[in-house]
Amino acid sequence: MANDRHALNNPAIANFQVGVDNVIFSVDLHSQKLFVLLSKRLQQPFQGVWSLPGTLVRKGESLEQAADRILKEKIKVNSLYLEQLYSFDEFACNPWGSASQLGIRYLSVSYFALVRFEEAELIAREGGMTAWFLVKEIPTLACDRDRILHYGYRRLRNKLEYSPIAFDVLPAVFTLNELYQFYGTVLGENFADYSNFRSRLLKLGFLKDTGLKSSRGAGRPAKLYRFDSEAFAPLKDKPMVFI
Amino acid sequence: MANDRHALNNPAIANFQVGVDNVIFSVDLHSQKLFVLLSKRLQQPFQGVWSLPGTLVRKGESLEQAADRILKEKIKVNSLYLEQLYSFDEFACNPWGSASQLGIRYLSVSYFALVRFEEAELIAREGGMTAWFLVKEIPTLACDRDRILHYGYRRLRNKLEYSPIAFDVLPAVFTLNELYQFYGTVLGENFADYSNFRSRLLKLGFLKDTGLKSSRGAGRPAKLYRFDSEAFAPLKDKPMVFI
DNA sequence: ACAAAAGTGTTGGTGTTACACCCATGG
DNA sequence: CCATGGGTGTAACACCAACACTTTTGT
Repeated sequence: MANDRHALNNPAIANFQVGVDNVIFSVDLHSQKLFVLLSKRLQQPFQGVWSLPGTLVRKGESLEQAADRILKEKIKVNSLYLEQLYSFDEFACNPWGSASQLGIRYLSVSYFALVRFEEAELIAREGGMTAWFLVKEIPTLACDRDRILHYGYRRLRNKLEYSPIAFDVLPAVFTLNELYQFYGTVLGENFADYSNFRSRLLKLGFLKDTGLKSSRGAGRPAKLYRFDSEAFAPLKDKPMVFI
Repeated sequence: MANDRHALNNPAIANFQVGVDNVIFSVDLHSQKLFVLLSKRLQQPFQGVWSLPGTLVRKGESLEQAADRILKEKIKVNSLYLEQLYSFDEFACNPWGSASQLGIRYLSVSYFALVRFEEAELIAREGGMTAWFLVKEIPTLACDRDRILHYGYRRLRNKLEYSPIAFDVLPAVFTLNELYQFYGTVLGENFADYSNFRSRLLKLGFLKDTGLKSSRGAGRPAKLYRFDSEAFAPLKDKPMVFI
């Protein structure tokens, strides 16, 4: 084999196992809290320590498939947004066993997800060792995963400001107040005036009045809107701010 | 070994070689052209076809170190900006020999670089098979690398609009016209009026007049400015537009 | 003096902010 | 009829695009 120098037995070229780590966010509109999904490690190293849901990539499986698999192992959810975050080479810390003792390095490709909270059902398997944590109250994570989490949090806030990922996890119809709550929960309470938020969003033209109303006790019932992806399409890639 | 199931001989876990591919941009202020660095492949597959400068990651070497190594193999440059772009899992195409025949997958982590054109000196090694190409006139690249290049080009334009990477590759002192040319070359000629560009940049307050002047033949000599990173620091992370 | 290049000013329009106000409903 | 939440309007201000204009140099 002419190219053996590039193959496994070449001492110069590193061999890797590639892991996927998910930073999964969710917004609870009811309590107006932002959560991130953590799971407790079942094996050494860092057994019993909270960490990001992750896995090693299997044969025949793409990175995104691996991210999706680990997500579906932890929660049952249909509405979600998923994108790649960053790749970290982890010299110090391979969370998946003894491979490093065999000279195999570990690379963590992180993914960022946003899921619908009301619909997300935690899967109880593995002794319920998966739970939502308030983003403001994260414990110290195994294997320096805090760094990845913060990177994901920053991405979430940025994404929210210039792309329509909120509509991937909001219900099909929603009130402008719910949308406002959503943004406020992620970006902080004083990110914008409600009235200005309304006019800006409506002027963009991709929120359609469904004619339906939603009443919650006293007060004037709110119009229900839906996200019109066709009306949004031409705005794609355009710089746009929802702030 | 208790964790053998996670080790190399586990049939379920994929083994990878990780490659780094660089999208290296440079702006020639003189000709007002945007270039990208390509190198001709010296080995099979795709021998003789233009591609992005890349390498396999070696043992003991971080991803960024690998990106930096391959960059320094091709050009000699001091002033540059480098950041990770994206990770692509390449099922179909491993450009580094026969590893895939051994069941080893290939993952490409791409990096994005911007270098100072005037200073960048192509290294003639390997029969001069490295050259600057006009971004507008890219040949078809080996192994679907065009996708990576376009992704990098998009990133370049975005970065330029909201972060000060231009100052990493401009000379220490420069005229506002040179800065304007730089932006115009990357973003397209009609990205903004010169006069408005001036006032916006100067109002931001991180360009300091050095008191020096630069004259190029006829015409009023231009003030030379420098980028004041201390004055910029408080603006970091703040949304900011240079457009 | 004139052309060339740098730098300044003006003006109309648009977007943003911080409010005050009006509308629809339940109790 | 009033408390509650939804929805609209507006005055002050900041910002921006487009363009005309002035200043400083070389020849």
